[in-house]
Amino acid sequence: MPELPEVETIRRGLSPRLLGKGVCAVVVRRDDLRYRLPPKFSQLIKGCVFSALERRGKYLLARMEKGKGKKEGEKQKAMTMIIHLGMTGALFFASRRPIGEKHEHVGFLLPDGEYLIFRDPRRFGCILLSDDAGNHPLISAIGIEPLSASFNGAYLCKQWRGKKTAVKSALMDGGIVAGIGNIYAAEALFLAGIHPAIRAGYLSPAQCGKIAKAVKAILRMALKAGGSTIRDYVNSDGEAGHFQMQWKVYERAGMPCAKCPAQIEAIRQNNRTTFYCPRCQPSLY
DNA sequence: AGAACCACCTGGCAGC
DNA sequence: TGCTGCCAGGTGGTTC
Repeated sequence: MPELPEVETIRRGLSPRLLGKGVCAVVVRRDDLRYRLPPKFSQLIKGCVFSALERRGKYLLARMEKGKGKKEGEKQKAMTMIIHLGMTGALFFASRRPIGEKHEHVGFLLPDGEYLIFRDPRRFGCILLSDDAGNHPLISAIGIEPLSASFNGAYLCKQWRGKKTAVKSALMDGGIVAGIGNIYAAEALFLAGIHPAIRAGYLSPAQCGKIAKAVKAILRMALKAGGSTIRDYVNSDGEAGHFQMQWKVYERAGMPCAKCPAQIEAIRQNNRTTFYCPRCQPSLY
């Protein structure tokens, strides 16, 4: 599910209601997520205060500080919860009810009696703990943020030099650029007018520039719409996103292109469906 | 070394 | 109605 715009929407929704609050109790109903929850997870988190909530790619990084040190000079223990939502994960507040509905695996009880709930039907998501999240192998391997200034055509050109992979797969390579998944890769390539099957290494600097610009534009539009909802995705208040209303190619196979009379087509690339307009995104051949 | 493939897991839907 | 097969927002590990 959640690509960068969805995760960032969740982060923005959680932050004002979470930061500065302590965890009164932790309820774990299932610990076998993509990775098993750390041992003693509940004890480690209970009593911690959420002091920062950041995002790297599709990961949420929740900085947790142990409550005020009881003993003078005692080292303040701090750690980071590394949260990934996988395909179907959600992180939201449940007011006036405890955790307990289907696929709600972890709940954090907050001082006001509200639960922050991690729900994930497919359990492709995970919650990990790290004392040094920046150097955690899952985090340190993430490429640059697509909305940062350093993400531009020159960067893509350099990263993609010699690459034979299709540009659409290359855009989804999180080690190069973070947070772009199947939906936004397809939408960005449509906006850039680039066929998804063109080998990344064949693209000209101008084409790489177009793609970088399109990626930023698509992500900004999606953020404004609160992300895309297919089935499961909801923000921290349990509400759906709206960007699916603005999809130009994704899940639109057989439908007319928004810009020309052609029909949107679907192909398989690396076992994922890719949608594109054969006329607006001409292949090289 | 790089690229393609598979597994992980559940639910929903189409087709028989 | 119920079974089977396929598909779905991701990505780390395996295989080629």
